[in-house]
Amino acid sequence: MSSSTVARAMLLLAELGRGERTLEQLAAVLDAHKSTALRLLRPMEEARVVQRDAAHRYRLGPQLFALAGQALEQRGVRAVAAPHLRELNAATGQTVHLAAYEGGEVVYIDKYDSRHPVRMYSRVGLRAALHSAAVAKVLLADLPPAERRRVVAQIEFTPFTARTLTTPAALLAELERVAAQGWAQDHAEHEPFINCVAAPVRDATGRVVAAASVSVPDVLLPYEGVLALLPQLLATATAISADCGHAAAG
Amino acid sequence: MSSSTVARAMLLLAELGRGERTLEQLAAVLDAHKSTALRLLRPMEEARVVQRDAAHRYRLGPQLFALAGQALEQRGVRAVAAPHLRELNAATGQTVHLAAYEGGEVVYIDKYDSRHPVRMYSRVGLRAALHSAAVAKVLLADLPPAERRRVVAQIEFTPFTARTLTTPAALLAELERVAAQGWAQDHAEHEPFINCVAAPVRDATGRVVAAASVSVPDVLLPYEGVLALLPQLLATATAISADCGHAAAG
DNA sequence: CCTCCTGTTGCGATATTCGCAACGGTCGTT
DNA sequence: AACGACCGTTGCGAATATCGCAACAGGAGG
Repeated sequence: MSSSTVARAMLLLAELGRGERTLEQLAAVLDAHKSTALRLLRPMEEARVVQRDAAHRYRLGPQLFALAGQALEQRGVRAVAAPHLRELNAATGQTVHLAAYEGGEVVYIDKYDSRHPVRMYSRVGLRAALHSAAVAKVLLADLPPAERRRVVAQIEFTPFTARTLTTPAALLAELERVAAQGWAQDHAEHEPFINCVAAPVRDATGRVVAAASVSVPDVLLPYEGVLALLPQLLATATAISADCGHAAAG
Repeated sequence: MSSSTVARAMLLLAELGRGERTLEQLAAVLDAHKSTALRLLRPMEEARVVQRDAAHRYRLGPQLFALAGQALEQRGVRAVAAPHLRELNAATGQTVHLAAYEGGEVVYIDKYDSRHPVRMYSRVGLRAALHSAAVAKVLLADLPPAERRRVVAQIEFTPFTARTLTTPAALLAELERVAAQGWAQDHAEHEPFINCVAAPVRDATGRVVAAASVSVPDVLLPYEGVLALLPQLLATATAISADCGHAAAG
């Protein structure tokens, strides 16, 4: 019993995320008449969530920037972490991510690109793979056991590479290890030639509220070199935690 | 004859932009029953455009990050300009903006914050004031005369400061000046103690596709000092234009 | 243990939406 | 310059999804 009209509108937004579209193309996506698509788009255009150029082609509008900005500001950790992550990015020159666990998924909420011209397929707002991403391991490792098992049970263990963990048991064991050692790695488990390390950010209650990570392609720095970045990463995560009110471990 | 359902959904998004809300609060915004708000929110939650925490409080969701990211990528200029703006930001240490004219309004499509801890009220996705922002002057100055007059005629000349231009005639004269000299300034016309300079970015056809600006609070650097940044700004804008395929002026 | 509060569901009345078909504007072609 | 094709836009009944209501469920707090 939910509004199918709004659902269709969301479909249109997703489609426009793939590029500019004409009214007819959008109508085709809905499998509906052009006039239907037009009537759905009009309020979104008025809200500046979508926009149309002179040639009547639709695209995503500037209100999305504003909403996304507000959404990010509502994620308190992000603002606190920003200067530290920027510094880590500057010091290592590598790609730095910040991710959070929200409603059963792990979402990237900030990203600082590598200085080197390497493409990494990640984007703020995308979900991380729960069984391979280092940030996901860090965040899952802190969940209460019951929820952890529940989440792990629902994962599809897509084998991205030869090293990807492919069973719930293997992942649960890995999470134990991560919880014990206080950091996680992704040793070419998601993409063949990319290694990551991640560390937890804790708030005043001690709960892990986010995970920071460094991701490095093999060609830039081999696996052992990435592990050598751990001290810097842990220092960064500790500093962020401190700014979040987390008392240093005692 | 447009969908009022979608319009209501947009209202909810705007409200959530102001902070987390409970279902009842959102229903109050619509002046509708709780169940109505619930049915509107459900598809948006499924699309991850909104999200709810354990306490059933709604907030903006991560899909907005993804959509905004895609929307920005669709703005070609932004990617091209990014490295140059980053460099200008590093060189001057001041706040750098990139704005574009889209459908009758001037929208910030990128921002690089000042190194100094000064708050500037601007955000990617927000509209610039057409009669005071330096970027707006640059962009309006390049419009065909007819559209320029039409847009100027619709401006509400809110007098933000004592120096704000308050008549269409004054703005049109200013735009002539801007077009002639190839750059624009905002000499405390929007906020009392902030000065800006802006320069046009042109594509291969010579049209102005964006405007880059530097904004500086008086306490950091007085007016004359901001004007002294002009050569760097113009060089940056020229470099971006070149990357956009604009042949250097001959 | 009970109560209160917030969110959730089922169900008719009704207002909104949908598809259709005709209109109008723009662009490219002959 | 006139024509034709194409795309977006509008008005109108039929149909359908939406709305408000009221009762239910499930925690949180006393």
